[in-house]
Amino acid sequence: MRADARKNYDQLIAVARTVVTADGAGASMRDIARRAGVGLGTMQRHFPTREALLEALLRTSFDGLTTKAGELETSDAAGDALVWWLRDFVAMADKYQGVITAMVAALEDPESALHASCTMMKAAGARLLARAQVEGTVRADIDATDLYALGGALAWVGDQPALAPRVERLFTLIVGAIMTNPAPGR
Amino acid sequence: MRADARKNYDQLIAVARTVVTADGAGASMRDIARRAGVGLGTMQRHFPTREALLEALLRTSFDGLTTKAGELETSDAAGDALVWWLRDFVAMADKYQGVITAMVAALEDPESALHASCTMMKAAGARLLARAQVEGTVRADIDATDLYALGGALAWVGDQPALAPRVERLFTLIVGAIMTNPAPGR
DNA sequence: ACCTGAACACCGTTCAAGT
DNA sequence: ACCTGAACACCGTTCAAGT
Repeated sequence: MRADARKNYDQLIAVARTVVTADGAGASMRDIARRAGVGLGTMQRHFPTREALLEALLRTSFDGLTTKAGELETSDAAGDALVWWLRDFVAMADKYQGVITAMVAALEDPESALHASCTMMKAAGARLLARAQVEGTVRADIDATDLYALGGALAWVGDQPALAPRVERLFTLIVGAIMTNPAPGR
Repeated sequence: MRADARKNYDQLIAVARTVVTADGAGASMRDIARRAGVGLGTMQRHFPTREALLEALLRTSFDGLTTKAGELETSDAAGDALVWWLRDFVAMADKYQGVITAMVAALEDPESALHASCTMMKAAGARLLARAQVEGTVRADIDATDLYALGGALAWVGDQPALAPRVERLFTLIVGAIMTNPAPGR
């Protein structure tokens, strides 16, 4: 990438992080370009779709969660590993309001810039889930899609200002529902 | 209301029901006016906000749920009553994609045209919840906001095409988590 | 190679003009 | 009373013109 292109890219990401934090995943692309002091076409070329921008904003988090899943897979307590990872997943999705809905839609759309990352997240969750089910700490009648749906539902709760304070409580409640032998007060 | 105004109103509602069913709560107001063969100003006066239109579309369902809550309050099995009502609440919110998010936001915004209905829904849920807790079939450490959040989370799942088939399963799972003595296979 | 910004087809809201 | 539609300030996308 040419030096000026690199500068524009970095500036767009920095501004987008601020604007998307404030306005959510539906933030105005035009506004981001304007605030970044960049032409509309430049924005469009660096990030052809809204999903491409969100992917860039979340890439570090995606990579972190993938790495973490790999580490947790070698840990002993499979049930705890799943719970820890799921909590991080929800926290990641709650970084930007409305991003969880885009992530779920991307699962079904191979053309989406978020598709690869979201499929990886689902696969990582599936591996941790399977291990916990073999261990016997998590119910056998749950699959990776159910897990994604539950994580997504909790992230949605976190997106609503009126409900966000309840996320941690409801996380505990729902985790308790998928464990066969929930530790009291987990 | 004058006869021509009434005709326009009814036509707008009929068209809106079709368009919002297809496009969700974010459907184009302009498009609805156009398809209804009505001027933009007419649309605006009958439904000054998007919430006003959604409220009109859902009024029958709101009234039905309020009535149902009243009836269920006099039934014997308080736990079952709560579960049945919550299932209907989720089904209602899933009639139009995205409406649950508008409903939750309206709880916090007294100016919203949805505020009164949503507050009534919450109050109805709160009464059924309290009865079930007195009966002892539902955990005591849950309040009406938690119930609304759980119902909303399930409605959000129902809004996502990729996850909608799981709503019934996850409803059962989550209901199990709030019951102190869940009947097997409820 | 990369950038800019005008042009286009949308959107919701407001309001002057009509019947 | 009620309706219409032009005007306005937005939006995302496309693309011709510049450096």
